[in-house]
Amino acid sequence: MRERADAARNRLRVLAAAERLFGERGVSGVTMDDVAAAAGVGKGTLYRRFTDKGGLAVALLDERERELQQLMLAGPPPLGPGADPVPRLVAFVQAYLQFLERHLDLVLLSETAAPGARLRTGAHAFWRQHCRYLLDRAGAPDADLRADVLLAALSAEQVRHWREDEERDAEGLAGSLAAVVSALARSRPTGRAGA
Amino acid sequence: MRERADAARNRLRVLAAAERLFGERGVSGVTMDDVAAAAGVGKGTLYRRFTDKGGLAVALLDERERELQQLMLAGPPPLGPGADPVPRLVAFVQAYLQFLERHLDLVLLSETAAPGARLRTGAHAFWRQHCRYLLDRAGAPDADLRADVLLAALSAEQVRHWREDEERDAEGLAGSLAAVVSALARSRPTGRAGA
DNA sequence: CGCCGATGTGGACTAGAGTCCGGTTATGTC
DNA sequence: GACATAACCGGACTCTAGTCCACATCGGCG
Repeated sequence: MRERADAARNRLRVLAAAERLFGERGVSGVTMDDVAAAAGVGKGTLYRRFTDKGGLAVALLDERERELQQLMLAGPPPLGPGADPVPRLVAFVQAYLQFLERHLDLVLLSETAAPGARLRTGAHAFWRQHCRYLLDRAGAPDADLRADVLLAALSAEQVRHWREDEERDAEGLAGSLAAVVSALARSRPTGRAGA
Repeated sequence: MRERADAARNRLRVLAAAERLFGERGVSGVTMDDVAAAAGVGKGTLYRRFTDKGGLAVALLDERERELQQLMLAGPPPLGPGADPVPRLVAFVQAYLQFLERHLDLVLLSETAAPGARLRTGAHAFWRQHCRYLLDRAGAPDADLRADVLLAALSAEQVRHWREDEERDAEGLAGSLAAVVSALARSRPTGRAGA
């Protein structure tokens, strides 16, 4: 027995209530009590399933993330297999930016609810693994560290800053980050950099 | 009248108490009430001076940051003026990593207390300005965005992850990030990236 | 079909961040 | 040196995240 029938029912009710409330009032205008009340369950039930508010966000994002992950693993190039590493990375960056565009509030919540949360989600491990692999295949040194650098630039908070505080347009941002990807993927300097 | 004498006295008492308590029990083991009580002031006084817990961290960090900033502006090369842009950037990265090494808890607090806090401190604006200037002088395209990318990689949370979760040694990290700096500073690809 | 242990449930409770406001004290003026 | 006023002070208060545990419910088993 993995999950009791009533537990499954409540889990779905919580998810549905959370999605509705977040949509209605925005992520920050909803308390955990609100979610519990709207779902018709107690707070204990809520916290039993979802570690904290961030965990709720992670659960809501889960399905959407899977779609993107599936495209990365088995979809058409350049996002999916078949393309060269750098174009695939660029495609990933663009796809991930679009993903953020649609779910920024939720991702922000999932990444900032607890300190260090961003680096601990399963989804993050997936993106990192993918970037590592492609950077390595592109011949970049320190592929794993550079994957982290790339993903740090794609953190919800950073992207929110670029898009909202600095009002950069989505395409310019994607283009600039594509150039960053190319720079990070290059295997070694061809000469002296700088002046 | 800029600051009443009693207010100044209390500000110093709060700072001294906070520094002592943070040192004794660690940043997360100290509540704002603790600080207020130890300083012999009420909570209202505390919050009047320092917006929130993060603001307290910012104030404590302030003096140390100024030292580093001074070295960057007027100290000996390669950190100070005189060296070429890329070596100066590399020196900044190393110096900033050492700064984090000593004050990680406080910086972490200052960056995570409020969402978006990291990008809003005065110190951050300074680092960003410096990196922008040097990247631009190195001929990098999108110098301002790339400065943000570099600083995102140097966020307290990311560096903490590398040093503590992944147990990377400080020198290896500095070396790898120096290579990243060089890659970001390069003006343009020398050929096709990838295959 | 009724018992029993495992699992789930709800809501009172704790804790800590941040707000508010009536009272207090410093500082400039005469 | 007394007054007016603006700044400051303190601690009670609110709000929300997250914990805890006595009780209810499920579902396998005899």
